[in-house]
Amino acid sequence: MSENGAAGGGLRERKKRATRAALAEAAIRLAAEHGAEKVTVEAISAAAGVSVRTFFNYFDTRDDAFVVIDADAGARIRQALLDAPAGLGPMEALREAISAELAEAEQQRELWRLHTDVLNASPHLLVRNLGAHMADETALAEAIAARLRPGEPVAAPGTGAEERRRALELYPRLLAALAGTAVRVSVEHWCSREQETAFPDVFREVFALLAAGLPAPSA
Amino acid sequence: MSENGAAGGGLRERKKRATRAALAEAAIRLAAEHGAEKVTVEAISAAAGVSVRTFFNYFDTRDDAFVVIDADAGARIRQALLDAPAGLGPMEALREAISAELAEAEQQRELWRLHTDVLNASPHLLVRNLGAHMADETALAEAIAARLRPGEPVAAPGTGAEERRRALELYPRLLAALAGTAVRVSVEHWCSREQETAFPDVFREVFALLAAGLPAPSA
DNA sequence: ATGCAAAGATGCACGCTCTGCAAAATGAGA
DNA sequence: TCTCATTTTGCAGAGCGTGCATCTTTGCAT
Repeated sequence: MSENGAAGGGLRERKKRATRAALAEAAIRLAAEHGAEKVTVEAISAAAGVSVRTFFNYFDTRDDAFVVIDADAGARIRQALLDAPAGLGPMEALREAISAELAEAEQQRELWRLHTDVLNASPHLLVRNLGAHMADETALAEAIAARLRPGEPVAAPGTGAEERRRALELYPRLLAALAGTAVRVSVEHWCSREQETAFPDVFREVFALLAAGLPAPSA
Repeated sequence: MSENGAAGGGLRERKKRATRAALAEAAIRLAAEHGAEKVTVEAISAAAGVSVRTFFNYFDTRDDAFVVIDADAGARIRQALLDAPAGLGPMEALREAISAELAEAEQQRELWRLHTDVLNASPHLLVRNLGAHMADETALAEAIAARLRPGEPVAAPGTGAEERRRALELYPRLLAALAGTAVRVSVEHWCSREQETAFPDVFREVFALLAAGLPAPSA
């Protein structure tokens, strides 16, 4: 399985990702134009240039195509986090990983805006989107924990063993939640205005503001 | 529309309620036996002795048949609350209204147990059930507010006008929430055990315990 | 380059959900 | 009883989702 997500890989993987992206984009554009309920699987498939049957090879449900723009983004971030230089603290590594990912999204600004419109138009889809984010957050917390485990002590030396253990359990979830919040707020802010600021920069600012309230684990 | 729910009415209304109840009961029994996902609308309709088309006259969606046993219960409680003798305080009136309703449910004990099994087996349906309860609670809060408005001051005389206004706004929601919680806890308790205690009595006890923590509005 | 094996895409058939429409059945009331 | 309104029902049809067989593409070793 190799926890896919990176840009590389064989032609096969690249084509698969392209097809998935084409389907998701077609679904969102059509939904933004006609309303999600009015968009048939046939229309989406046609717009993406594949057969209806193929659509269901990528999505279990019609609605799934509306829920997330890029289902692999979370996996890519986790991978980047694990691949980051060992010298970087978990917070910095995470910030960079997400920044890089959002830089990709930068080029699809319009699509992101349409997506939020689609979600806001149907609470039904908004709920599913929220669920997807929560799942991503959980997976991210595990990745953070994995990165943290080998070296770098989490609590300052001299702390009680019990406190230290609890911090070790809690910190990944907390950091993942912080990151999730930062992304959400950034997306909202970035989508709502007709602004020139680059997406990753918006994120870095929000992240820094949030992180200022969260003490670093080792200090 | 007349806010239906009462037992009376013409033959027509009675038949409609019977059909609806038959469909809901059939749906739940079949779901408890074979799993909700495996139960077709055709099977439910056949078990209830009506056509498939008629099923969709009563429920917008197949899943709707699994969500609540009696969709009119909330309306009946609200009606009973409004019809209660004027001397009764809102809390007593509400307790009596719900007790009476649960006495009806007493005779369907087995069905209620099956229903909780069905809901617990599919989180999907559990969520919809929760939503239905929340909607009922909101409607109930409005009924409470309506009963409260004409006479009976809510806050003790001598209280500031501002505090009084806020209490008037808050109290109905609080009481409705309390009632909802009492019902939920009672159902859980009543369903989980093989006990002899009458359902309304369980409820009255739970209600009393919860209410002990909620000061009466006028005292 | 060539051929083989794995993986993906496609077409087809099928069952199920849900809707609109028109006809038949049934309760309400004069 | 006779009429009117409501309800039930069957039918046709669009759409969703799945299983299966087939065909094409990709990856890889020779």
